[in-house]
Amino acid sequence: MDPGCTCELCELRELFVQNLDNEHAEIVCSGKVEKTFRQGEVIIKEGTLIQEFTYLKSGLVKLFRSDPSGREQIITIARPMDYVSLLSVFSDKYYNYSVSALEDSVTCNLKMDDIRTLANENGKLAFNLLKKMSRIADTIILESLEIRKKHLRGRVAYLLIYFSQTIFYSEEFDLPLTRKEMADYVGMTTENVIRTLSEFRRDGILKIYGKTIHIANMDSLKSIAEFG
Amino acid sequence: MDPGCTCELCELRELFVQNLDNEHAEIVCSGKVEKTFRQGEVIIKEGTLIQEFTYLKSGLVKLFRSDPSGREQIITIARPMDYVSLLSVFSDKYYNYSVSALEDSVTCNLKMDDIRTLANENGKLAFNLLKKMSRIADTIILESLEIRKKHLRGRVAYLLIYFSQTIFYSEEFDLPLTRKEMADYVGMTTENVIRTLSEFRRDGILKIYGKTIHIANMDSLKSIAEFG
DNA sequence: ATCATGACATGACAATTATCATATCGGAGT
DNA sequence: ACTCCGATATGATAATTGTCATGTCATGAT
Repeated sequence: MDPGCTCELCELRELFVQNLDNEHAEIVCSGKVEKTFRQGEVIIKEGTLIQEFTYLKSGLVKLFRSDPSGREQIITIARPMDYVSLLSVFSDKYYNYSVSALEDSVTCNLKMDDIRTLANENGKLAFNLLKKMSRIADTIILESLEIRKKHLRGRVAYLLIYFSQTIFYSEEFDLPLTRKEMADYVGMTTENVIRTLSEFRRDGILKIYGKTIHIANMDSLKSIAEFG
Repeated sequence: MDPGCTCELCELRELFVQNLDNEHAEIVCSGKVEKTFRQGEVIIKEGTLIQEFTYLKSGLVKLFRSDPSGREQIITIARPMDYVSLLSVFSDKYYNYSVSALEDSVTCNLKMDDIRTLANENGKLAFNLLKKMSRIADTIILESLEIRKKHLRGRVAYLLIYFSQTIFYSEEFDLPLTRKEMADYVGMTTENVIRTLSEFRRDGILKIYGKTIHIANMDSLKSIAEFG
């Protein structure tokens, strides 16, 4: 059942290995490569040929696009158990976006050709991929609509709540993004992100120690994210 | 090869029927229902149980979400050959969005359970669905980023070019959206959409006869969309 | 230790966009 | 034909957001 893959905690195992017979699992496992990235390193570069199916084992990454004028737009932040290879991989030849490590990260890379071949032969595998992709695309799109309809204060509040509740499970955490990256994520200016954080601090909603954020009044923050 | 499905020009045929043997194709075809909608009618309602896989045969529809305050956000516009059932269908129980007809439209509806079952058994079918979904999700996300980074004039220009080149293949066309819907699509105010259109008219870029738009200077419009 | 650099921070001001008020136009229904 | 109503249209004004200038702070390189 597990010829070569020794990654016990990896969701890939659940997804792929259990859906494959030994022979096919062996194909996937033998082509598997693990890669380690330090914070800030580029994992995937926009415009590059898609050859691998990349999965995040540990760490935290951002997906983003950069336009000619140099400005970055962050599409989403991915944790382990989210696919990194998502947009485009099954429909395009080249990546439409870049990925870089916000924290030290480890990826597991499978050969895209293997995945394509196997998915074509194995409905269960393909269907599982389909479900995953459906959920992820859904999340990104709805999140983007959610952010778009908020004002600046609401956007920053939304982001802080997201980190607190979805990423770090704590009301105190170290921001994995710079103020500029936060701005790139929610579509506003660096200065305005900073100003908004300062406001929240003045209002007693946050305590800020550099990159460390403590949410002192989660209820206020939530009501600002909701509408304010 | 084609037991019950007589829809010769339907892409569903290509996608489903050719990937299925007679027995399975019969399952899909026998459960098939065609529905007709008049302009303005609701095709899918947000929050509703997902039971059908809905495909647009002819017409034009909008996908949108409405927030509690009543404001609509348009996610995208779908033509025939695009899936209408896209977001959520393979990952959720209930629709996260609504769909309504911008023009008189015809949909082809298959039973979601059939699709699920078949996709699970048939890798080729599932993989085709995967590719389709990957492309569509990709398009929506990139389009949304594209719009977000533009100013009002750029957004309106973008939308007009989109209609001209992607939907109607003509420099003169009838807007399928009201000014308010255009605003909901690109995230701005109705008044500002109108104002911007008027500006374009004053600058000789457009001729406007109610809902009929004639793009008199496509080059200017493109450069405004690019940056302006 | 000093310097350079980039992130963080704040204020003043300019540009962009939304809101409100008001008016006209055109089509649906009687 | 008349009336009503929503869509279109425009201006004045307010609110929001971006830009520019400037300064501090922390950090790593020399």
